[in-house]
Amino acid sequence: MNHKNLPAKKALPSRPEGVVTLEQVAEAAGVSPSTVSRILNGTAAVSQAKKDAVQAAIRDLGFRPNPVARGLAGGRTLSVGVVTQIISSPFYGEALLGIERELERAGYVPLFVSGNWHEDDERKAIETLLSRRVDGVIVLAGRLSDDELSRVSDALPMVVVGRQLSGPQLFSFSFDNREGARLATQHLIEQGHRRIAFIAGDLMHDDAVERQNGYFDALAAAGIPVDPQLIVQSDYTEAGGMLSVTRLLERDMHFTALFASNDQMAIGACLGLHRRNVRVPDDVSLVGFDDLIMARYAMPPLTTVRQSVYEIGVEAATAMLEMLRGGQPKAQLPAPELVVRESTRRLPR
Amino acid sequence: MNHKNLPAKKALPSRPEGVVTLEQVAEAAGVSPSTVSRILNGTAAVSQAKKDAVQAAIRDLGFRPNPVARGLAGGRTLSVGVVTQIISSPFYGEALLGIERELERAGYVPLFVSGNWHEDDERKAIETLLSRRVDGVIVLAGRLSDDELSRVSDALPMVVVGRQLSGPQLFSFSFDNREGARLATQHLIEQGHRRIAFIAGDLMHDDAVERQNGYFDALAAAGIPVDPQLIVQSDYTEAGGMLSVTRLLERDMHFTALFASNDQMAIGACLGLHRRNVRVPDDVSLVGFDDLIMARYAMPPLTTVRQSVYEIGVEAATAMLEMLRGGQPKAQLPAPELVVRESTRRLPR
DNA sequence: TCATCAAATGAAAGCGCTTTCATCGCGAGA
DNA sequence: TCTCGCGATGAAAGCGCTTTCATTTGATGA
Repeated sequence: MNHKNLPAKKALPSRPEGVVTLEQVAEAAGVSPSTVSRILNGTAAVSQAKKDAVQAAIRDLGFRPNPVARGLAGGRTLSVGVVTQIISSPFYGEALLGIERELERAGYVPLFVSGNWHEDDERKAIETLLSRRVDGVIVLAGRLSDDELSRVSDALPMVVVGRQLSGPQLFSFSFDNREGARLATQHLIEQGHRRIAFIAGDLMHDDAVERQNGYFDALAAAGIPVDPQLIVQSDYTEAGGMLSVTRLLERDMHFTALFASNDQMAIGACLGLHRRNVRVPDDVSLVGFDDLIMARYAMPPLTTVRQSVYEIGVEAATAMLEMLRGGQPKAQLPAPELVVRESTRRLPR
Repeated sequence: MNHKNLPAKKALPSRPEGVVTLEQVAEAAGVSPSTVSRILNGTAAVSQAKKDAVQAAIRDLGFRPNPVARGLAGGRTLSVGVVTQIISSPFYGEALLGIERELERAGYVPLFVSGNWHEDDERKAIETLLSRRVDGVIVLAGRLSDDELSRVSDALPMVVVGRQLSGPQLFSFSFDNREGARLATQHLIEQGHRRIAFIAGDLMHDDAVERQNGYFDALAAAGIPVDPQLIVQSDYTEAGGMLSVTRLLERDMHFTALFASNDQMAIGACLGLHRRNVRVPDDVSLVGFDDLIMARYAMPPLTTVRQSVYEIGVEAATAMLEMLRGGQPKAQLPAPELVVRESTRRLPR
């Protein structure tokens, strides 16, 4: 059956031979397709005898339901969309791993799309997911307005990490960024530091704002006035952290400690300091945030705030599965915890 | 358009209202669904007049074809499966980003699944992809036997990165790991080092073997005998690198340089050395491999072999798209290149 | 013993799209 | 002028599954 005017490539058969269909199972088990479907989905009572027969047939034939057909017929694709900023970042990577592992246990598959820190891309990403008919969407932070996200959740169950939102099909939870940042800053204060510089993240994002607030909280509690000259805003990347140090140093402001609001910026800052012959922790104590793997292997190993990003991924997936099941999700995130390593030290007097 | 009396949670309609179908487009344009489909896919000649009418209707109605239905009917899902070891690794992360970006340009979506460095998981991952009816599979290294991969490629176009395989629907390409490793080792030799330790990766994988071969090549070229006591095998992780250093040091073998066959192990090794009060590069010169972002921000910044992992991802995706298009893929990877930073120095005599 | 009803089951109608297959014109060659 | 052949088009049959809807079958109570 070759069409002479088709290019040399033959179309793949939609169902590669050897793949078993539900209908074949039904026939083998001597029941109707409907019954097989019911057993598969547990959507109705079926006599034990048929149940056994069908199970046996499924096993014998090695039947695996076709998710595509299921998606078309049932409106469920057993897939959930995940919107990240960049899939390659060590931070998101861990979260995605958690999501993937958890979803897999329930037979769901994640569809990862990157927003590239760009509102339009993010919107397009969600569009893609919708058109792919995912059963739900998990959004990791992101730039879209709360309103816009709410609107999407009219059509789909949705879990948003890192914001406070709610709605009938919308669940969100956040790590306690503020407390974490407070802890980090407090630690520096306890080590005798008073002039503590701060590298903020992109204040478009809630979590960045919260981390900054935590920094303010700790200063306030210790009666240390905020000095805007000690604060610089950046973008959560290593390069940004490095640049921030330069800017800080150029201001000619004296500081003995530096709190970078994520590990990647802290690492970048560390290199920046090194370039200027400022030693960590001898000249400047440095604290990060997130406790990524890289923090443990940084030189010197980085004092940071532990938030299990992997865990966050797992929680997000769990919540999504619960919503999909029609239940009421809840998330229990571990409290922030300071991990003291070797990038900070007591200020000698 | 608010339904005040909807129950709190109603099952999602398989086609959320407001979503336009091809049939509606056909009606609006006054043609048959077949014609619309033909225009969409360019599978047959259609008069310009109808073409215009349909295009207009598509635009007006905001029609977006449903990939699920397409998948069922046409056997194409516009998705390609990607098998990695762990999605969270900084190495794979970059590759995935490249793949994602490139596929997106062609309207394809990647489905990432992790093999967890485990043959069974990897097999299951591929199974999942097959059952999801992806149009093709990209395998990044992996543990499955060549044979097994070949067999999968009977059913699907396949791109394998990091092996030498071929077949009618199978394309593979590799970075020149051997040359890269040779370059790295040669650099150390040129700096006057003779006792060069080596941390190998898991020799189950071709690329790890090739890197080891490159190490041998350079030694041989310089007439330096291989000392098995200077070689330790590990697993490409930071923790593994750190452990390797311990093992090396316990052997009480003297060495002035260390070549870790990937950056992550190099970083781990660096910390391990630091713990034993061995300074890099003063006491030991250290070279990594891959040039991940982390290498640039390591302390000291790591001399390493540049291979653009992102680029590899792009190439893999490009090759896949080409196969999907029925063409003959080819991959042009940049040659390995040594990036000298600050973790190596000339051996003082 | 007979009507009643719930449980179990099958038939059949889609889901939204692709792809034969058949039809319809229409210009070209006889 | 008539037939042949081809390009353009629509009708209709799936793709593999889910889900009404209707039917059958026992069991139950009067």
